[in-house]
Amino acid sequence: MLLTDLPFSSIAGTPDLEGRLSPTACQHLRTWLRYLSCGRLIENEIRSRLRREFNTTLPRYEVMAQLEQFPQGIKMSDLSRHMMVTNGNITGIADQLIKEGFVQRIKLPHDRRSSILKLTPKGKKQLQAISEAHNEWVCSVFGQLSDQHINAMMGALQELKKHSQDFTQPTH
Amino acid sequence: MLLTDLPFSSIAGTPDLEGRLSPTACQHLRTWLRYLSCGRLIENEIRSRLRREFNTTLPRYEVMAQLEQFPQGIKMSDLSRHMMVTNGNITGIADQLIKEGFVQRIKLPHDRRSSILKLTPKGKKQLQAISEAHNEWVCSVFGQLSDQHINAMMGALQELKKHSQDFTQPTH
DNA sequence: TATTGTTATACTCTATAACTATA
DNA sequence: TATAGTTATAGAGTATAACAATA
Repeated sequence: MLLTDLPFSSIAGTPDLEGRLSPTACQHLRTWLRYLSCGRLIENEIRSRLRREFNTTLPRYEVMAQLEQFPQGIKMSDLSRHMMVTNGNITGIADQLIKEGFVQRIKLPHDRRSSILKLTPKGKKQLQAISEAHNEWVCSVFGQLSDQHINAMMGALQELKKHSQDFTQPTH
Repeated sequence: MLLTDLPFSSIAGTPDLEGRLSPTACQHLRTWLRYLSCGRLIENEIRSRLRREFNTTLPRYEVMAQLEQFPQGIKMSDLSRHMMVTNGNITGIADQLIKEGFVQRIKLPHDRRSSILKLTPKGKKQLQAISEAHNEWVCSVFGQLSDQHINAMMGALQELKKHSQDFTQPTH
């Protein structure tokens, strides 16, 4: 985890940058650095609690949570597109979850290349336990923000999401 | 990268949760999921550009940016505390940066266990180039937010920072 | 005894690419 | 030819722990 104990500056050396950058640009940089810092702090704590309390990882939890949204099962390639991760990664994570008995892999009869992934009853139960804890953790942090702050953040994130998508898919 | 193409729901299966959670808790969860999603999108794009355009990584850049703030050099153990990373990691990252000629390791005469790390002139020059690009990247995203959104975000992050620190250092 | 830094080890996650079986 | 999935490989990034040198 990084950048957490510095007042404003961090990875890009804000003190120096304040001299070089326009105040507006500097403000943008500060915003990103603080964003990154808070996010890492929370995400790493969640990772560590998932490990400690449920012996699992964030990607494994994310896959299980995705599967919950497709009770009829989802094809591995669809899942990998959905989660923006390569096929091989899904295979690996699915293997672990199957070994633990949380997920089952079912061959499709009409397309013998494909298989779908599905939560097992055991997996559903486990996911429910994890989700419950996870949601409490998140609420224990975000629940301390005022409604104004939450709404402001949500609005800003909605904007940010659009622009971050442009950023990652540049038009060229 | 994950969770980016879903409207609201994502890792924790919001649609289901909306039935189970209080609207407030649900809003907190949504906020966090969107926060995570946007952050990952931007961070991964930055990582990929750092690799492509400067053949470096985010942690290596972060270490260099830290070193810029200590022109007189900083002890490795201080740096590892500062960056909240273990000693061994700093050794590894420093080794890479030294091999590339961006950083020098200087033994302290008065404490022969310790050494300090310092940017070389080549490292300073490289850091400047990277920072310049990095700042442009960040501004190209955050610069598209209105001043209101930036200010709102900054205010919310300031609050969030406090609470995320409580979250990671629970009082027990 | 405690601290500094290195080394060894292991694990998770990721991407790339070669491969197979099937379509 | 294209697609679905697996496997192999490599490389970040991280943590833990043993260790040597020094304080």
